[in-house]
Amino acid sequence: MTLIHHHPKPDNSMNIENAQVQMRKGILEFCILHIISRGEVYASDMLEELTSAKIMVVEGTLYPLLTRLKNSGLLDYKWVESSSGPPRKYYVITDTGKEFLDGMQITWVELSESVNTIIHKSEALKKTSL
Amino acid sequence: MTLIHHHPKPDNSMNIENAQVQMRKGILEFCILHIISRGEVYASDMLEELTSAKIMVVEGTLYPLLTRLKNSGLLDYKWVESSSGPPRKYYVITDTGKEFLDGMQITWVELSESVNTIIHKSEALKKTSL
DNA sequence: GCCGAGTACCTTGTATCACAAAGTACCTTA
DNA sequence: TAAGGTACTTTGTGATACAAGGTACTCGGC
Repeated sequence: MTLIHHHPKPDNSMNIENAQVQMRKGILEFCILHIISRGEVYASDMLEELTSAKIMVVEGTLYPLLTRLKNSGLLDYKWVESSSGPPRKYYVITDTGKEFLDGMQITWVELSESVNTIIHKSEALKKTSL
Repeated sequence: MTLIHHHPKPDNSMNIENAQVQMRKGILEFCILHIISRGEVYASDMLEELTSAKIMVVEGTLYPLLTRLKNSGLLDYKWVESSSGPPRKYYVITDTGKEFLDGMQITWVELSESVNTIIHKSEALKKTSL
């Protein structure tokens, strides 16, 4: 038998909050595109809808994401004056964005089916072992 | 009306492959814990199961992930000699790992429900506008 | 006019992570 | 002892969520 040496732990601690953050990654992009695909909205509208769907997002996440999507040609926007504050950026989805969204939708459906395959296999085994 | 200046684009291009990678993030961790929760397995077993569930993973992703989970106390492993090659690390889930997995399962279910809420609202609107 | 409160958008720095690619180590067979 | 296969590891890169702090516009009270 080979002798194996254990390294001292470099302390990469792991918590459920971080796991949640990681799970959300990439999915936010998908949700944002979906919301904008329905019609013109500005950032606060999106935050409200995401919050009501229990997907937590903060400004520091949303604004850079919108900028990335715009710079990639998936979104466009126009400035609209507001009667109660500074002007707002109203976003719309582009044709490229629609195609991209369709691709992400397929990815999402396949991914959730794959995960459910894994989960259900575990549940089947639990039942077998009873 | 305020004058707004557009910055030159810093070219953060975006493609569907990368979007898929981002969507998978964090979910891999969940799937790995699920697979290991069923009983002792080593890395190649996991790769096989993930591949058959159409979740693509490569060694460079899996091994560091296993190390993180081990260092966080969610997994443990033992070396087992193989009759056809070098010894293998067989992983098992710890009690802490089981608790963590339960939390991730809740997170997954809530997340997929949230995403489906967003998607279905879009679909409902599409029908309305017909 | 000016100031505070509210709204909206932006930026910087940090930690985390998937992946590619290259490397190390072990075992069997010939 | 050399070749080929298996298994695990490491390094470097690019992407990204988030916290925290910042800029800019509007309105109402004084």
